[in-house]
Amino acid sequence: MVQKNKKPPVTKIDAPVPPKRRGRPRAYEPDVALGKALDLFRKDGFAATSLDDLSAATGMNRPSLYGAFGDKRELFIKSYRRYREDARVAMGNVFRDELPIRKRLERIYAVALDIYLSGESGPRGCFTVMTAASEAVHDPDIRAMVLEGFVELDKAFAACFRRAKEKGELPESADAIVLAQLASATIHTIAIRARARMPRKELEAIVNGAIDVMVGTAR
Amino acid sequence: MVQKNKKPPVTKIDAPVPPKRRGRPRAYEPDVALGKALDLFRKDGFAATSLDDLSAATGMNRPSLYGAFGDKRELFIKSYRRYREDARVAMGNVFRDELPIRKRLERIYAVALDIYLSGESGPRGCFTVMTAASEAVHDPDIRAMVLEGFVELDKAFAACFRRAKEKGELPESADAIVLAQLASATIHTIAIRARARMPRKELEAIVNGAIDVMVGTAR
DNA sequence: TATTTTTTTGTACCATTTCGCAATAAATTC
DNA sequence: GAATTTATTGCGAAATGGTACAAAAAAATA
Repeated sequence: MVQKNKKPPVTKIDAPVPPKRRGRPRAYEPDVALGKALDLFRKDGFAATSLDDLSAATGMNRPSLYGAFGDKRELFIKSYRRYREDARVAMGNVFRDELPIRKRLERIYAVALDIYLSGESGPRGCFTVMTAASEAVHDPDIRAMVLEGFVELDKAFAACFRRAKEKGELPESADAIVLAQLASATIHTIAIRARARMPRKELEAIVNGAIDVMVGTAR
Repeated sequence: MVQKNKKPPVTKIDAPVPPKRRGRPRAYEPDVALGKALDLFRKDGFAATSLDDLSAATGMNRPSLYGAFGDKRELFIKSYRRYREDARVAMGNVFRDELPIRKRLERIYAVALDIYLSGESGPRGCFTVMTAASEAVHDPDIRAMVLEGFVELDKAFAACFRRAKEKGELPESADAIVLAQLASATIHTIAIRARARMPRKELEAIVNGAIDVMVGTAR
């Protein structure tokens, strides 16, 4: 529904080039299976998601799951990595587009809201904020990923604001770092509030208010 | 350490007045038991906290737990309510104190950081943001409490900013609602980042930057 | 003082779920 | 057919949420 962009790839760019694996062929596609696992973890969190749930959702039985992705924790980490990659792809373009700063921020938050509000049974918020951060206290590896996620977002926003200053859209006195942290904070607050089913309209109002403060009311 | 205010109540105002309960006396104090349960839920979340863990932490065996607080979900809700009450007490005074707006915000965030960074085995963040919001998708009652929590915080901040405008500390053009949402967003971002063990110094830097943007750089 | 009532505790249990794995069967290439 | 890779079944030990039931401790009553 969304990927109608780009010219229709007549020939798939990176055709899987089936390398003639030996042995019984897999009955699942690891990528889609991981996607299903991610959906579950996003919805229920780590502890409340059982291997049986994951097995049912992916269509793989437990031993296959285990063989393909390792134990539950590894599967969780791989799901989280996948989430981050997806998010990077979704937001990357918007972050790079050379739009006026206000427009750019609006687009970024719109994409974020799309991610946070998606979900069959209610909005799921942000994996980093909701689920991964919970595990972060106990698991150093996850904690490192989460921290890195925060830094990555801060940096991306900071680059936006620096660019805006260069283009004269922001006064020289503006502090790109501080603005970036505010922009991240706004991402975080809408992620959490989305999870509590705050309506999109209200979330957008918060976003608009924040943008006003960050780049000025002038449109 | 904090409640040295009010004259020392020579006679305890509401002395428990042991009302001669019949039957075998309780071997626990419900209040402290609930506190222990809250600690566990804050640390591990709902699903990862077992009744055995709760039983061990509170010193009550499972049937007693059940009799005193109901099933696990009820205990969770009561723990969350308790958390909110505690937080209200801790922050309420600071919110009400008639300090200059900057000082007031600094104090508020300092108290918040104290709450978020506490915990024997690592900082636990904010119950509302971390744990309760996770359950909010599935549980309408918890969701209502969480949403109410957001609103309550927004309102408290908004009152601060309105007061500051009245006192001429902020320009008439300042939008108290928008500023309040930014202030809440800052609370949320430090709550999450604390959970990922971001050092207090960095969190304070974020807070200071946010305050600068909200009330101006002038000290 | 002895007995009854009331309330809580402690032990034990149950049905279910959970994670992980071993053993075996199936499908494919060499 | 042999080798290799995956799928399926099903086991098992532990943990989970919840509860039944008797023993214990106190007040109320006789």
